[in-house]
Amino acid sequence: MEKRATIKDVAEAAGVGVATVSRVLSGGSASPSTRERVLAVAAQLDYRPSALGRNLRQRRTGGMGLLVPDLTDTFYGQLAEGVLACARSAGEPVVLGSTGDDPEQEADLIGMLLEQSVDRLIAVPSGDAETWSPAIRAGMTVIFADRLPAQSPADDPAASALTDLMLMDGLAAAPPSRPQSQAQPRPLDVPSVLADDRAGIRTAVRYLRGLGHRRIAFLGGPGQQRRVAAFREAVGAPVDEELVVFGTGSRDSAYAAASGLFQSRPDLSAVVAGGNVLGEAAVLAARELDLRVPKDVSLVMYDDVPWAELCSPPLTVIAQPGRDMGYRAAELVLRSGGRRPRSVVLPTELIIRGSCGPHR
Amino acid sequence: MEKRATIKDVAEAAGVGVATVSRVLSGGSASPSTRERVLAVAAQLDYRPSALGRNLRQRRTGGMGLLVPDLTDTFYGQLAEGVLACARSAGEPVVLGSTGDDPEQEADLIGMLLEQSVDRLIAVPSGDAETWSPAIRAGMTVIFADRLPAQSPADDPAASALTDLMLMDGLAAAPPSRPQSQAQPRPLDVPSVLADDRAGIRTAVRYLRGLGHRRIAFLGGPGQQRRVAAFREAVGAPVDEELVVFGTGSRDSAYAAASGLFQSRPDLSAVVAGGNVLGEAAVLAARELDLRVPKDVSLVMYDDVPWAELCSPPLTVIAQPGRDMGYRAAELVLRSGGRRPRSVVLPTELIIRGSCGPHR
DNA sequence: TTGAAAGCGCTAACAA
DNA sequence: TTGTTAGCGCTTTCAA
Repeated sequence: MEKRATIKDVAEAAGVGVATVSRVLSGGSASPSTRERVLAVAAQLDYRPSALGRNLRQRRTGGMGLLVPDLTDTFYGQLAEGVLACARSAGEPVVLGSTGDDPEQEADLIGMLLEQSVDRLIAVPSGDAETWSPAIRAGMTVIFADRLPAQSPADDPAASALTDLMLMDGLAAAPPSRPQSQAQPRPLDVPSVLADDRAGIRTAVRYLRGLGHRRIAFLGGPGQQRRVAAFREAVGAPVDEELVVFGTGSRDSAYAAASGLFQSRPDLSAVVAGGNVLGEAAVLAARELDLRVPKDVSLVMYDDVPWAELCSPPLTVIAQPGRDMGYRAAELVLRSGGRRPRSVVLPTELIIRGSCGPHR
Repeated sequence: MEKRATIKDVAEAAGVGVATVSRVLSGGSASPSTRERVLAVAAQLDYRPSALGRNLRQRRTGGMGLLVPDLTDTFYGQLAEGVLACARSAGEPVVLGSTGDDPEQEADLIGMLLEQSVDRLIAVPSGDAETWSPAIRAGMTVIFADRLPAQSPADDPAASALTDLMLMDGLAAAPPSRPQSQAQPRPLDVPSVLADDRAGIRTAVRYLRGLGHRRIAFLGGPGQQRRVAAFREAVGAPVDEELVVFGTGSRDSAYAAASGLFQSRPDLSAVVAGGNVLGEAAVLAARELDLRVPKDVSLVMYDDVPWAELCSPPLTVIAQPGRDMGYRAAELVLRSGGRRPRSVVLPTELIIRGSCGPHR
């Protein structure tokens, strides 16, 4: 274990001042001869600038934070791969945290990132505006991916419907022109990279409708307000509320929700699962109850994951570009020179395989 | 965006020196009254010590690095979740990198971690001893998870067989008592957290044997030397080398390998896939070639992933505790106060579902 | 038990 | 174009 060379060592060996070394290495101005000499000495000493000194001086850690709910969910794995790919090509470190869809853990992780002075963050948020305000107030550049923080539940239903629609389009919901109540925090003004959930869900519902399905259920998970809203919109009023159920994010709870749904409403003929973990649960629950797919029940799942093709029948899915999402988010957060990046909405695609059939 | 309080602010407000604040906050000695006052002021100012200052002073970044081949591989997702869970409970940051099973990218990421002065690292290695020597020389505490670096290919076959067996048991291969050649780097002396591949593979092969299978193939991926060696050992000499094939880690190459295997050797009756991506490929390739599982071909897959149950038939698997592996590795690397942690081998379990049948 | 002071390695302001 | 210098926020001697 040898000691690493410091900028001072290089400066001495090259017979220049430390500032010159710093300049040369960060592309500042220097005479060609000096530059060459410094570079040679640096290579010779195998000098690598320490991020520690730079970080302290600049009062910020380079790179970015990444917060996802669960890495065993393949979609978040894809998203993370996208972020990492972009960060790697920029040579930037990524500090990762997994929130388990728990706002408290999320808050803890945000605190940890603040302590590290990580000032750029990509997050699939679990908490609400209150959870996120410390990060915002500290001046972090935050980008939400895949979803937006839950609105305050105190929101009145009418306004909430409106907000949901705005959220569906990925517009960072600047408050609609109605009197602001003091009590509830205003929606966060944070850019995001989202899939076009509205179109994705609409396409799926129309497809099922076209197959003759009328009782279509939605199996949702945490943070899927936008997808549910899109679902409600797509099926149109009146919505059969019993057909809209939620799990909490764990596989067990997803299974329980799916199973409960099938048992309480044997008359449903199709279900849209809001994510791959939910789709997994739906397949399992259907099998357990001897419901055949697609004969007894048709299934469309959000997320195209490799195993969707392995199921029999292979699953019809709403594909969203998880990897691209991550990559784009990382690009935005890296290129943002303090300026607020703009939001991005990426397209979804209905991939028809074998899990949907005509209504019997 | 408000400015954060520094230790100096706290010291002034409490009417003490900065050293005292530092001591109190890191549990050093101080009179009860002083301690109380400092704590109160710190809370009052919402003071959070900056990791930046501490890191520079201590010439090391806290937390740990984590290098995995691919986060869309569910097993590595599980492993990462384990690491993150442990790190979170310790309040430590995790810097993540994905290597794509490419030694060059791995080397770049190691360089990045060195630059960040991250001195603790958990890695699923892709490169060999040469790739890893910079990290070791820099004094990083490294722990390998899931597998060990490839031995130098120059290793002579006999010695290599011996080494493989030692590796199989997770013994950090201290060089056997034979003359060291100067040319090849000696095996790394790095602790590891591994699954008991030898037992896992042996159990699977015996199970298949018991079902009457004689032509059993192994479908491997990068870094699976230990599993192949275990396979060779389990089937016993002479090994039909055509039945041992490899993909490079990408899904495409895994599929190509599986498909090639089935086509070139239609006489095989069972295959052991060395990982879930390979198992996925085997299922796909079998289906494409109209081979029915388990009627035409029996399949055992390494890794128990949620979708293994969704396949039809559900896949018989060799389960290894991915999450535990990550957790244990993180514990080891965190508790290692500079001392070299010892290695750990975790048990595997053959979970019999429906993808294996009697030899026709 | 406490405080003063010396840096950790780097960048940026300022002078030359 | 260059070098000198002053910190960034913290921990850790060393004295008091």
